[in-house]
Amino acid sequence: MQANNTTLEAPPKVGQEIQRLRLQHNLTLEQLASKSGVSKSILSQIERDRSNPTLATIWRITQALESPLEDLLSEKEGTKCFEKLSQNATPEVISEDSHFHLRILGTLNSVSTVQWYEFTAEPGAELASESHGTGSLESVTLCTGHLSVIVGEETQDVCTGETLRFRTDV
Amino acid sequence: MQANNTTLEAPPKVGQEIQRLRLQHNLTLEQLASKSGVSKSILSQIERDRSNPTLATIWRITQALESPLEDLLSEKEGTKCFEKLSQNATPEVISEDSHFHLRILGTLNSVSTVQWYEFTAEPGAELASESHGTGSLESVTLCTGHLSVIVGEETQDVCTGETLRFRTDV
DNA sequence: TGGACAGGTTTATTATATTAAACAACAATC
DNA sequence: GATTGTTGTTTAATATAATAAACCTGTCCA
Repeated sequence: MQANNTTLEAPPKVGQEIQRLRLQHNLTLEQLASKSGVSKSILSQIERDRSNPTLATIWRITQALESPLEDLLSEKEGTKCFEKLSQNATPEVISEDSHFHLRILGTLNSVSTVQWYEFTAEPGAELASESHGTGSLESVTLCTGHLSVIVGEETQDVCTGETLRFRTDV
Repeated sequence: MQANNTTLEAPPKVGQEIQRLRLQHNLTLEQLASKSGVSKSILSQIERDRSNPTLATIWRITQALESPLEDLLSEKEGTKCFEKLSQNATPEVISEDSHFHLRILGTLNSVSTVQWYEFTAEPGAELASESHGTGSLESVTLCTGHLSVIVGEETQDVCTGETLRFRTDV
């Protein structure tokens, strides 16, 4: 029997994406197999879309690749080829006590819900910020130094090179 | 064989969520079956976690329920407040000539489709990369130095502090 | 040359996801 | 109370996803 719904379904092709992620992690098929618990033969077939992976299989793969499953099914859009922002065009925000510098590096036009910044702070300084908006998520990658983030009641410490994500709607 | 990785995997249990969505739409198993093209028998088993759906099956179900697949998996990551990646957990990719270091800093779970990296290169080095995937967009923010990016036929120079975006599907 | 190895593919087998049809539970109507 | 219709479950058959092992490449090195 065939589906009678209106939308002609396009089965998702995740093979290329999985292979891309695996190569980015510098993993061989065997390594990913042993790390994820999925046999390398089926990994090979999935990467070339010759197999229709099970949810559990996809789950184990994405777990091993530390990649959220949603990435595999996202549609993407883009038009322009280049878009450059010069340095003096990037606005710089400085707190009144000049303990913090925040350079707005840019926003993604196509994925308008993403922004990123370069943030520098003097040692020992503190910054309090209220909620950004419902459902927003903040992600901090620390290049050097040490940082403490307090969200609601919880506290997290971040060291050099670590990445912390937290919700900012609380 | 069993996975030897650190994270003890928790297979996703989407059955209850699917049933909730189906009832929310006032659909019977047969109706959802004909709308999604998935047999009602397997729907029944999936809803009670007696079967391990295939990616194509999950896809058709979510399409019929007009629910993005992310919603099915949102409960596991969406409720957490913090999520930290330690430095040694961030994979580092080094080119064979060791002129380039690429640290995968992370991907955004809820927003997805976004990844960011720390990238360092030796002076004068060259790197050729093929297309990442259709419609993908790359954005480079240069901290120090000078960089030339060649996409297809076009070339762009970037200086310290500038940000360049370009499509990588060409 | 010739292995010996690493990384990926293919093959034979087993496990299981999927299907259609039969079944059970339960209502409503006569 | 039997009858029909509706809804969810189960069963038998089939398709296919997953596994382990064999099979191809190449590359490296003695």
